[in-house]
Amino acid sequence: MGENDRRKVSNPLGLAVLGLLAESPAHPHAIAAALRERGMDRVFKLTTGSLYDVVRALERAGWIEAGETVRVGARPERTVYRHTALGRKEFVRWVDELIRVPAEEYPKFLSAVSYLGILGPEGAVAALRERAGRVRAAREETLGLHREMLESGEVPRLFLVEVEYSARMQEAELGWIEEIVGDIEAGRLSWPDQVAGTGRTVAGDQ
Amino acid sequence: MGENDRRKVSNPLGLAVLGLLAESPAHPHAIAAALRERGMDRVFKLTTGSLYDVVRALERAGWIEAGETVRVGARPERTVYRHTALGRKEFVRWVDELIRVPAEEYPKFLSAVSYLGILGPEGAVAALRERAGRVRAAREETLGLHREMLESGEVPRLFLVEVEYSARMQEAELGWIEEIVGDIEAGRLSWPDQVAGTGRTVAGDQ
DNA sequence: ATCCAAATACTCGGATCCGAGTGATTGGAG
DNA sequence: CTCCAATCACTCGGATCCGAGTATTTGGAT
Repeated sequence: MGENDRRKVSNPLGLAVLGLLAESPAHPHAIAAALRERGMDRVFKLTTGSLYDVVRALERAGWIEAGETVRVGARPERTVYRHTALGRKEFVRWVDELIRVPAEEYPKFLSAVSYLGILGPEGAVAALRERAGRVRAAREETLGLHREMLESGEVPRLFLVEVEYSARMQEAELGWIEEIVGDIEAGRLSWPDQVAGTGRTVAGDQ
Repeated sequence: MGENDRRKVSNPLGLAVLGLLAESPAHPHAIAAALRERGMDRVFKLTTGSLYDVVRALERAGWIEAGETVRVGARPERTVYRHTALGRKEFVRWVDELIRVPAEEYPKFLSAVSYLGILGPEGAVAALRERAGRVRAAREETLGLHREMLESGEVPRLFLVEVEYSARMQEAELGWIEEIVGDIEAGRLSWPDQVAGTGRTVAGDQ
């Protein structure tokens, strides 16, 4: 997909799987459960369908391998996977590359902001205010979780850096929103006519 | 895909198409050309394949409609699309919603940061430094474009807010990276043993 | 002892995405 | 006048994604 995608497995979920299998072998369902328990599903989009696809892809690539397929009781058998030496190496490579070279991403908010004009000054302010509220709430939650984890003493800070990053980005967004709302309300961001829809064009001159 | 995706057309590229057709009718190829010219391909992931799919989806949804299919010379005929009344209404709705309610997104960097530990202190610092360099360059470019556009007097600031937002987020990321690098180098972010791979485990005691 | 909700473990097929191809046409160099 | 590169305009099929469904089993309340 991205242009840097001659990589064998592209779905980031693969990274999570690799990360987990590096600790100990597991079968897909157990992987999903563990990831959810650790709140990794805030970082990776985790759906059952994709999980099984990704696991298969990792196996094809030789980064993990199937061990025995165990059957407990008469439930569907579970195929237990473990990471390979290659898998562990590629895991590190992958993380390294994702950090070194920024991927172009296309956040939905960015696309919407590109058309902010169409909401008109009041509409824009209203929508931005609502978003700000929601982002603030989300940030509160993020921060709460972070403090809780840290204070429990169970989780070293190193394993929480991604939470710190998230919070930071949320704060930046919040800051920007507040600023732009301020600009709009103070009339520092002029609204060309023609724009701003809902039918009633702002009726300029000529 | 996201859970708020009972929406008829989900690909944000549809927003761009709607935005363009709101100005004047056009055929897909022209739409692509126009979007690229305006640098919208930094905001929307634009590929020919998806474009034609999205246009078809928008038509199915009744947000745009095909007009005449014109043939200039003997080239493949071009199907010219124009927006419908419904389309214009939905466009506004869509922008409004994208702004009001933050979509959960899964930036690749975030997933990588979750496993920063595995690079070891020096590896992490090196990778983060390289990223910082690249992000700084990208930000420089973003900012340059912004100034250029503004000073040309052709484009009102309202149409550049998304560039300002982008730059802001890049700065936030940069800030966070610098801070974390500082923390690592000052030893303020301790590295539990066991972590940090490449085979040579940091050889603790016992 | 019985029943239902939750957990276990996955499969399947539709929807979407997207890059690589296809083939015609125009512009301009020589 | 001829030829090639660039542009025009799109199609196609493989890869991926993902939610809804399937089927079993355990645990606990009644």
